[in-house]
Amino acid sequence: MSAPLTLVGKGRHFASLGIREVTRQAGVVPTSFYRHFRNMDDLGLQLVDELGLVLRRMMREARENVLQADKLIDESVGIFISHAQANRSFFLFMAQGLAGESRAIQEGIRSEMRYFASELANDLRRLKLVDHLSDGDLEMICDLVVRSVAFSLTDLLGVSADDEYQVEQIRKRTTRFLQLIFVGAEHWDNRRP
Amino acid sequence: MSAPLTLVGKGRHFASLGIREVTRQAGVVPTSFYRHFRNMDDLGLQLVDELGLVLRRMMREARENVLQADKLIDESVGIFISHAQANRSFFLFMAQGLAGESRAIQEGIRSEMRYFASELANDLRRLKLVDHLSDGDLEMICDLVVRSVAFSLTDLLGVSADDEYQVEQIRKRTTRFLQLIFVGAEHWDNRRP
DNA sequence: ACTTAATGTGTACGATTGTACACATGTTGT
DNA sequence: ACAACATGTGTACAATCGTACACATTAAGT
Repeated sequence: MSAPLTLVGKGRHFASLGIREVTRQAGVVPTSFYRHFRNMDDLGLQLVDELGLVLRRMMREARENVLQADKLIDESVGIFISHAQANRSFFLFMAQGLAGESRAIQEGIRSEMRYFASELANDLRRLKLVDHLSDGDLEMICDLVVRSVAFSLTDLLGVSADDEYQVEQIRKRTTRFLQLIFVGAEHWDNRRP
Repeated sequence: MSAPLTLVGKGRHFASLGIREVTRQAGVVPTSFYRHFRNMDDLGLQLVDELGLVLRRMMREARENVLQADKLIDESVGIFISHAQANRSFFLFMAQGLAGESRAIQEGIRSEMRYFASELANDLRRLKLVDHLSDGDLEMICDLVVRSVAFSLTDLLGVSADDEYQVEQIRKRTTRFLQLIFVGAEHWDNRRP
């Protein structure tokens, strides 16, 4: 399963990978592929499942490290960036899959993102940071947060991991996005019809 | 050039298309491909250029139709959705290209988005809606707006164009995203260090 | 220890791929 | 009308593709 990720990490698009290519990278004969996966879509779906684990690990680390609320955004963005770099190929796969050609993979990734957003909503509730928001509004806001971060992901994956200047720019920009969203959230409810 | 778009519209990913496939769709013999494009990447780049035209048409229509500032968001989202549906394949190509395998295409699409964001910033300035914001902050905010809309695009392209209920949900959600961002923008500058 | 299941190998085949080359057809400018 | 050019065609070939099948090896359960 790491073979397709390696190839994706080298710049290939998952949709353009073939069975032979993957098995070659895995150092295995093509027909062995069918011992584990029915086809490339099936492989992709299993990768989505593993992606879920990666995201959960990231969430856990964020929860452990974010102690004071005032550093919440900075810390979270930092953790996100370091995980994105440590699992570069996984996140590349995720970014590709969002507009990929398999509807099932697309839906799988989208579902992981929804889960992530709902967990974020729980955490914010728990930290008593959003008492003035309805559940629906909070969910909407967390969705926007997750989307913004996911989009920053594509920025991040576009630059070399050791180009510290660019990474820092992306970190700052993402942080400002989230600050802006939370400023909006603070002043939100008086705006509802 | 419409052949690859047709294929993308049928659910294929641009990165997985081959020369023969494209020429077959175009009703032309494979070797004719080389009369127009050096390779698939070249084709993709030319599509990005045409995508620019589509986006500019959309901007123009938005500028003509948005008369009162209070309807700005609703109108713009509406225009965006109708254009996205009228040029479904083009926008699918755009969504795919953002995480595609050609760095050049990626950068091309990103550049179109930056241009779009900067035009939006100009318009907001012209409408005197953002006098309290610095240029840098305004640019950041417009960037976030464009990204959010672009992400909604992937939602929109995932549902059938005549599933009116789903489309309406996406329209409402996108509108709320933008409202939230603008609420944040209104209360922004006191937050700067 | 012996059976059973899981996984990898080797060979094979027809379909499809990218691309080279020579040739045909249509279009444009003079 | 005729040359120059743009575009499409036909043929060809080696490389690669997905996948079927029979067989070998390793791991697990009894």
